Amino acid sequence: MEEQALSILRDHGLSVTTVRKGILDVFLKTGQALSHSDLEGQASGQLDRVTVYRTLQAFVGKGIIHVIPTSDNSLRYALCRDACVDGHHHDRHVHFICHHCGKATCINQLDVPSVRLPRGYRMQEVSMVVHGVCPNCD
Amino acid sequence: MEEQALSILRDHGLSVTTVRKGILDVFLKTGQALSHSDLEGQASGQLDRVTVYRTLQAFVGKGIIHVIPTSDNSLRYALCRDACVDGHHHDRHVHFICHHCGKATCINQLDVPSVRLPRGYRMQEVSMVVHGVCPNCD
DNA sequence: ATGATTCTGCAACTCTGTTGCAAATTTAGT
DNA sequence: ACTAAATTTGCAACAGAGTTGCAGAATCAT
Repeated sequence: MEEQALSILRDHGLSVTTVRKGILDVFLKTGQALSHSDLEGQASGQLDRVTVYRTLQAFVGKGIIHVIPTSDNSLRYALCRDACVDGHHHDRHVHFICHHCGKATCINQLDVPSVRLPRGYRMQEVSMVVHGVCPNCD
Repeated sequence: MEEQALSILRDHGLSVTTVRKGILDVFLKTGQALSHSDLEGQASGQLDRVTVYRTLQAFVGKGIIHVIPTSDNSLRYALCRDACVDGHHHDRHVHFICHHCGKATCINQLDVPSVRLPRGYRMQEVSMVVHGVCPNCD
């Protein structure tokens, strides 16, 4: 686990620090998509809000995590499955958010179906988010 | 235009006020998906922030407008195309957000493709948002 | 080990969104 | 058209989310 976090940081050209390893560990342990405030609470030892913001930004920029927009206006972040090159994310899977427990999950088995946009539109990223009730809460 | 706003309000059982007609007019005129701050600026005469929030909430609740989540953490709102019953939205179309001009558009011609979730997940709402460059900015 | 670079945490600030309340407006009944 | 009840508005005050600048601490490369 510790090792995994370390190599993720190295592989993406980020310097290895306690905070970054800590935050990555939370992602690795929970396997969930987490909000900013989730992280502030869960990571061992109190984290500075500002540092969390900047760390998440760095991770997104390097393609370590991706952003999941939700209709309740609270962004979630989740580990990228495969190698995401800097800036360009290949996370074309569906995301699920449970109305009951609030947990956000990557449905890795389910890719976002491709759509054909009307003439003139150029597509860069797609996101598909399903809201509903998850297996645990049903 | 004026008439249209008025009948929308009546049809959804909301009392008719200057503010509500004004906000609806902006939606009708622009035909775009607007953020909260778009509205604060655009509506004729200065609007109180709080009133705009409450008006949008009321409209969403009554099915007059729907919410579009974006990955830059700013919700957009857009008129519902058809009759949306209270609370239950039938806006299953794809949304597009331009990275260049920032405008959000409903692609009414394009329905969100249906997906089959893994066993145990119960689906309530789906949203599909495409980020890219729109015809005007290309 | 050391200097250069990067990261962290603090303070202070802005922006976003919410709540309570009194005055103004709208609605419905007569 | 008038009035009472209900709803809406705008203000003030607040809570939370997110940003910026900077000095000290940690990390990296040599």
